[in-house]
Amino acid sequence: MKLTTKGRYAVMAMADLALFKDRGPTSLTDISLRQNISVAYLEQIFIKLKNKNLVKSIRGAKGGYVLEISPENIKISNIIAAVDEEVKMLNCKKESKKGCNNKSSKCITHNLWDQLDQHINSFFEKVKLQDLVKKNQTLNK
Amino acid sequence: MKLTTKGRYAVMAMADLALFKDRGPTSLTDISLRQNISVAYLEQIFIKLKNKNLVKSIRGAKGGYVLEISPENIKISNIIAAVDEEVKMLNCKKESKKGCNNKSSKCITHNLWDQLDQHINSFFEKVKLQDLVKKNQTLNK
DNA sequence: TTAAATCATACTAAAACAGTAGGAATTAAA
DNA sequence: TTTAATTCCTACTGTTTTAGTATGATTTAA
Repeated sequence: MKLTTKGRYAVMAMADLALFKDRGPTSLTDISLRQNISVAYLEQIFIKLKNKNLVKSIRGAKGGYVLEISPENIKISNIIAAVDEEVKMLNCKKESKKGCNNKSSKCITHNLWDQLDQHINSFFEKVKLQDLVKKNQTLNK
Repeated sequence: MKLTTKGRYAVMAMADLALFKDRGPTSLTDISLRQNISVAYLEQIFIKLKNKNLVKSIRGAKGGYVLEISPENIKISNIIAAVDEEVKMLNCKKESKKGCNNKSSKCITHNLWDQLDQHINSFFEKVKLQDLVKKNQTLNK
């Protein structure tokens, strides 16, 4: 599976954006200070988030980023997918003719990894950005 | 999360062992041929499986490995845990005083990763080695 | 005695990870 | 109009992890 700091930071940053969305555009500097992530690294992440239309950028001084979609409509899976390639355990080649391991049939554990993929993905599908923000309302205000 | 070829191969190898358990000790050479994994790599994996008492070794010619526990009592989580360190998404430091990110409180996404950990682990807890073998009874016999 | 097996440890090429670095373009405010 | 704050863009890089190999020793059935 692919779930690295980039995915984690992306979710943190999006949550930060959601928390402070009423104050206008949030700069990466602000997020950097609050979430302890370097601005340069955040830049990389936000380019991807922007490409997937999760955020909108406002350039120049007093600029920053704002959410394109409201927090209750952003799934965590959307965020992860935007920065990491995919959430996928299965390694078996998807060749049309041959099965896993260059054998004729699926490998013994093929279904297992397949189900795990679904299991993890369904978790990320269910949780919305809004869910993270609600839980932290008492903090960070 | 940590789930690499070692974890996957370990599950495959254990499933192989379960499938052929009635034929006496299974050598790594046999597993290697059937599952397409090098013997040298399997050796590394089986040392760990043995240390966790999931398998028992029989040395010398006609030797090999046998399951220490019956397949219906071996959880996939046991196998993964034996070869990979842990199934864990959370990166936040477990320091007693400070929270995540050297901030005073838990990071916004702390609970999310915590829940994901539980979600994945519970999946691996529920599936037994026997479940994999049953599904493949018609193949590989 | 030999061949088949596990046991043990060290080594390594390649890829992924987690960022840095440097500069260009844009824009609000002084 | 200048400056500072910001996004945008692309290349680079040290470190760690991954996914094994390599080598040799030990054990044991035939």
